Amino acid sequence: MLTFNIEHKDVGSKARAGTITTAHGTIQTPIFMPVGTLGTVKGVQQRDLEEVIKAQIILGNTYHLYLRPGTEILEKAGGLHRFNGWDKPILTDSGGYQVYSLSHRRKITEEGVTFQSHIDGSKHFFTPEKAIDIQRSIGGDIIMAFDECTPYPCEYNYAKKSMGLTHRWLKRCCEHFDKEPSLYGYYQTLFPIVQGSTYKDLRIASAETIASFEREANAIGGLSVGEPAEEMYEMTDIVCNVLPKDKPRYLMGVGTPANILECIALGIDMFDCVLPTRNARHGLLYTQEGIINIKNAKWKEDFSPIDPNGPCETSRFYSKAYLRHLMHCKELLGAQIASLHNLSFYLWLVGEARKHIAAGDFASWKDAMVKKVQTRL
RNA sequence: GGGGGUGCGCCGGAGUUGGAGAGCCGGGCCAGACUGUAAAUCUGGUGACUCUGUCUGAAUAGGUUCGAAUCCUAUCACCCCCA
Repeated sequence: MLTFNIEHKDVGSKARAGTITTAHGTIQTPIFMPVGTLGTVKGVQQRDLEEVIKAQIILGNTYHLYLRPGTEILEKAGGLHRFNGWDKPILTDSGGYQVYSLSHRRKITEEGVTFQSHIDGSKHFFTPEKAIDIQRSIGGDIIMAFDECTPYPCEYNYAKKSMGLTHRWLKRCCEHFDKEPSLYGYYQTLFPIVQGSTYKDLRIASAETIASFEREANAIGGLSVGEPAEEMYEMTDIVCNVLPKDKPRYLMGVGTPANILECIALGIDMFDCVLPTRNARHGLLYTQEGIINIKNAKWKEDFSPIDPNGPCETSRFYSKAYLRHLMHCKELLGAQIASLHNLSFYLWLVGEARKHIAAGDFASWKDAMVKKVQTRL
């Protein structure tokens, strides 16, 4: 089983710090989980994830891993942990996000979703049951229910209808999951997902329904899809007030450093986002001093370290001018250094948040930090 | 030394066979975007100015013409061939 142990509660906010124990080890919360869609956190090898970035859990994606390498290879390998050499916890998304991001090449029915592959155009039918089967094959410690992540903006009637579908799919996911055993002899757990777009009544109704399934943790989806940050915080707050306090809460796809800090204050324990890695590849770096676009001309002759006081040895070693040069030449090492840097920053940030929750001064630290991480250098 | 050819914007290419060019495609450069990854991607800008517009502009200087990037002359630069 999954255990969640809350060790500290903040004084001035709803933040909490604790541990989640899975089949592949214990995670300290609040935590940021690097995204590794295809079984790789882009540009970072597993050893660096562990030793430099100090990641505790990474993501994989059902849709992408099903298309390539496919479940047959994954099962022959003995699951994703064995396949990619990451022996710590893994969480897999169900393909629900692709219902949103690939909306122009999929068709939704009550039974499931037909995707037209972005690779070769072939058609693939995903049902809640199939999403569970694939995630059994991948073997993530935490697997997600198959849902529809709605777009923003989203009409009320569509949001309500979609939420109902996500709830019915959740029932099917749970029934199938509880019936079908793990393939590799270790425990997996299924997280349900709250939907309801940006409508308060729908979010409350969805959170109540999701909580009634009494799974070991709960996730919040359908946010950070283009809505204003204030709206995201409002929905997160409303949902956190309904979801049980003694179970982990996972806010899917969030977010910027500021988003993460604000949502920790609302009671979120787990986050994932592609921003630190994607932005790294595109030259946007999060540092102790603020945000920098390393490709900008102003860093051309700046030979000071990327992040002189940062947590990452690599970003203290290489200079801004050198990284800028690498990015301009599209050298692979540039993307690697930048990814290592941004992920180190994210993991450092949630680590600091944990410390300040334990110290009871999270709220005031958070307010100062939010200003800092939004500064543009 | 003789003959032939080619010259435009940061670079390369296309194109202009006397009739509307601050104009096309790449690249570079300068910015911006990116939130459960169709993303080492995408978008915009890249002569000047007093900037909803105006001016200058086809190697340089002249000339012919109603009109010249296009034709003529000279000069300069580069390329090719002959000696």
